[in-house]
Formats: sequence, structure tokens, C-alpha cells
Amino acid sequence: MNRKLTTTSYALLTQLALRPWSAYELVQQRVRYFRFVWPKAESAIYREIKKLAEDGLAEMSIEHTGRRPRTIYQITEAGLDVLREWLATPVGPFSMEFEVMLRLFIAPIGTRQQLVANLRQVQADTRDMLMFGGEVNREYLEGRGALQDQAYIRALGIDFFISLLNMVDQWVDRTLGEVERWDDMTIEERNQRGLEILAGVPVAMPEQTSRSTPVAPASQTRRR
Amino acid sequence: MNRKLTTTSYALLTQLALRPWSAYELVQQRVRYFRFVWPKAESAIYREIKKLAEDGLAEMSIEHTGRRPRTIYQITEAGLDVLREWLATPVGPFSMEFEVMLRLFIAPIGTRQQLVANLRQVQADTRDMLMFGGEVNREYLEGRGALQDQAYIRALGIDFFISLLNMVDQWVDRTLGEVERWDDMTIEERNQRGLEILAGVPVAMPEQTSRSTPVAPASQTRRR
DNA sequence: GGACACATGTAACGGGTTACATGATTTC
DNA sequence: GAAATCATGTAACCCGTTACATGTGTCC
Repeated sequence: MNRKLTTTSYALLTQLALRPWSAYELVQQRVRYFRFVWPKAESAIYREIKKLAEDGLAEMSIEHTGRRPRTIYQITEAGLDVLREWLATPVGPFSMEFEVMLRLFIAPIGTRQQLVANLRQVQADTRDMLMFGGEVNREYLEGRGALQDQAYIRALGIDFFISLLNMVDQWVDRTLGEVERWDDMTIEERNQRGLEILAGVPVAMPEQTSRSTPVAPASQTRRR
Repeated sequence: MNRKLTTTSYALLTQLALRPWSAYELVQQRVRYFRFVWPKAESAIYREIKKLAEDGLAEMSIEHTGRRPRTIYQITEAGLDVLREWLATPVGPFSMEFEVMLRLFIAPIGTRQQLVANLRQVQADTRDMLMFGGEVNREYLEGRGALQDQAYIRALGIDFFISLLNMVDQWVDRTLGEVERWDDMTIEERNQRGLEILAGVPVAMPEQTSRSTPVAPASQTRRR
């Protein structure tokens, strides 16, 4: 039990703390909900949960469907203790993978059509996810949420999720609008337009009062 | 040259397409900018760039500082071709890691103080990053951006970055406000409040016109 | 009773992270 | 001239991903 747990370990323990699940159910739940805040491949779960059991943080019990076995996992007291300790440690910052931004950065070597297609793809994905978010929202509003007794917590998560998606959706809209005008503009005109956009971005101005800490590229050290 | 390139490979090629860099500079630039859209550990870069050179997608040349060597990398025509091909493939959806959400989900087993501390931490990180974003914004507005001739593209990235951070900042504010009221409420009152929040979330209602495709939990298949 | 989807995982490879190492340059 | 910081990476382990495998209901 002395290996160092990863955030993925804690993510699994978090799921187990809610109620016992079979390994398969764990994976399904995580595909449906947890994927959005801690996305990992499915088969990593099967391996990790076994390790958690070896560490004594979860208990396994075997059930059968016909002659086929399935494993049910349940969190132990030791597991809950470990979770509580984790809550007292500093939390990592959020981070994002956003491939379309990479493609935007080298748009000049590709065609405008490709870039537009990529952006539309992201928009379609985003709207799919928005539909899904709306569905979950209704589930809770109608009292049939998967964890209805924690609606007050889930509501905050759904709020975040929908806010994020709406933000992305709107950004893609704006960006498509800009990209569509590129063809009629010289580079100088485009860059002029770029400066207009930058001037309109709602950035917080640094307080004129002296800041003791320099503006670092975010706190990287604390990150696991 | 027949291995399968990862998105990280393409991210590096994207950087190389802008101009030649030494390995160390590549890492620094990526820490400063690319980290926010494709975050990877630094030492992975040194290994990956060497492989790209082996594959003929980049050229190495050795310089010296005193007796210490440093390697400069430059993209090749083959590398540019590979990048162009990549632009024609479907783009992956965005994804996010957000540890504090995991902690929120099991808040009941911890203390309210811990949760508040975690949320404030995220807020502090977010505001640091906002400061950084504002700094980059000013660099471009004042004509001294690192890639000033691509201001029209960078502006779109900065727009996204600042929008995201503002969204997170506002969400944390709302959420802290909610959490602070928990102590005076019963579980039933909290869940009642949760439903109010959900009712206020701006979800798109599904069009009543028949949708052919079912609302799936986002397109996972296309990923990679 | 064959096809197909759902349930329940295992194996192997390679990318990602953490830890370490050493040469130059600046600071005081 | 010692200490700290910047520059420039390497090594090894472990997690994450991709591919595969097999059993079990269910549809028609």
C-alpha cells in the first residue's frame, strides 16, 4: 500500500465512495460522466481498480452471471481515509487539450476550407455534448438523475459543463466569422483586424498597486 | 518514417513550421504558449524531436556554446507535407482535466473548509493565467508579440484563452457563493437550491424536429 | 439458430512523467 | 569564487492506449 497514488486512482476512489460498482459499471459511468473532467482510457480502469484492491483501499467480491464471473468493488475504510487525506492536499489546475487550436496556428500552410471544416467539426462535437448536457440537466430536474440525492453538487458540475460548452460554441462562431473574411484581405488588413479583436478582449488590467509575486506562467510546480 | 505520428508529433511540427528552434527553445516556447492547448512533459519533447529527425521530418544541426553542444531543428519539406496531410484528417474534440471537480463530487466526506480552499486555489491559478493572458495581449497590441506577423491568428487564440479563463473564474465565484451557504441548509434545502440552479442553466432545448442521429455521449470513435 | 450487441475483461507497446546529471552564465 | 540560475539534455518506470478475446443475452 505504499505506492504513490495518481489522480486517476483518486478519481476511481471518488466513484467508489458514491456506491459499490462492478468493474464494468465503473467504466460505463466514467465514460458517461467522469470522462469530461478526468478522461482516461477504459482498460486503464480495470488495471487500476485491481491495484486499489491489492492496496486494501477497495474490496472485491465475485458474482456470477451464468458461469461468467464479474467483480464488484466497494471502498474500504482505509480507502475513505486516503480520500480524506487527498482532499487536504493542494489541488491541480485545470488543463485542456484543444487540437483545433494547433491547426489554427499553422492554418497558413493549409487551405481555408480545411480549417473551416475542422472548426465546424469542433462545433458539431460541442453541440452534441450540449445536447447530452441538456439531457442530464432534465434528468435531475425531473428527479431521475443517477445521483439524485446529490443534486445540489451535480448542479454545480452541470453548470460548469454547460458554461464551458457554450463558451466554446460561441468562440467557434466568432472564429468562423473571422476566417471567412480572410480571403478578401491582405495580411496587413488581417493583422489590423487582429489588433481590433485583441483590443476588444475583456482582459483584467493588472492592479496598479504593487503585486509582490511576479506574473508567472501559472503555477506549474504544484502540479503533481 | 513509417511509425504512426501522434498529435504531440504534429504539435511539435507545428512549432517547427513557424521557424527553426533549438530543442531547449522548443521546450520553453511550449511551456509558455502551447502548454495551454496541448500540455505534455518537457522531456517528452527531447525524445520526440529526435524521432522526427530520424523520420526525416526535421533536420538537426549542431551549434556550440563553449564546448557545450546544442541542437537546432528545422522542418523539412517532407515535414511540411506531413503537416498538410494532417490538416485534412478529422480533428479531435477538446478535452479537459479538472481535478477540483472530482473533489467537489465527494465534498460530503471532507470538510467545507477544504473544499473552499481548493476552489480558491483554482481561482488563484486562473487569475494568474489571466494576468499572463493580459500580458500577451498587450505584447501584441504594442507590436512586440513573439509572432507579430501572425497577430491575426494569435488574436483568435488569445480570445479563446481569455474567454475560457473568465468563464472558469465566474464559475468558481458562483460555486463559492453556493458552498458558503451549505452550512445553514438541510440536505433537502440544498437539493431544492440545486434544482433552481439547474433550471437557470442556459441549455439549448432539443429541436422538436426529428433528429436522425441519437444524442450520443460525444463522438469518441474519431478520437485519434 | 445465426447475427449482433452487450458484458467483462487481458496483453503488449509506447508515450508521459519524475528524477537525475552536467556545462555555462550571472550574481554578489 | 561560491551559489544560484539557466541551458541542455538522458534514463527508467509506469500509466494510457490500442488491439484482441471470450461469454451471454436478444432479435428475427
